[in-house]
Amino acid sequence: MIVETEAYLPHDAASHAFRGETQRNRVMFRRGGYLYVYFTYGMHHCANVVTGKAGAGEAVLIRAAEPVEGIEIMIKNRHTSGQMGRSTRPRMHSRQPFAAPERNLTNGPARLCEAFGLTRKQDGEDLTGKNIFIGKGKKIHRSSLGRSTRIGIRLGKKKRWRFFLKGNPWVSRKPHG
DNA sequence: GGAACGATTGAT
DNA sequence: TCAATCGTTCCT
Repeated sequence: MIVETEAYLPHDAASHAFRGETQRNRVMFRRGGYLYVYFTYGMHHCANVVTGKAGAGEAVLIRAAEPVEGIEIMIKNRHTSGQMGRSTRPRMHSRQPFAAPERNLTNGPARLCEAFGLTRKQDGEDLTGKNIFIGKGKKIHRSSLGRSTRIGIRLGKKKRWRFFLKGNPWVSRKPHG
């Protein structure tokens, strides 16, 4: 269940599409309904849903999700692909209580991709098909929808285009602005 | 060809 | 707060 997203709109300086179409971001310029996955920091992937009309260059970053099914697979994916560090594993000699193991599975855009096994191989996947898709959600009350500035960007800091489910434990971090 | 950087994460 | 790590972009 998706619990946190960020919008990247046309003419948005923070967007990969801002400087026009390139080989990396070409999927962003298709019509809405495709998956855009990019590779960053030399080790992470992030997944987006393309949302605009053809040529617009618009997408929504999926920043976090609450695991509903397939948790064992997610744990396996997180442990077998590269970046999984010691800190997320239970530590024998730690006196600190550690979070439930599924808590760090999908509470961030790169962790989510690792858990779901999304890489550049899935870039351009048709989300209206049967392989990868987003199911119908449940209705939420307006009051449980949070909004803030986006995270980790240099430009476009003032745009409050991050949306999340208030109080959900898988939201990647506290709202900033 | 080469430098600079990044929609992050995990360790210190 | 800082390093990891490499594809992409942009400049020469």
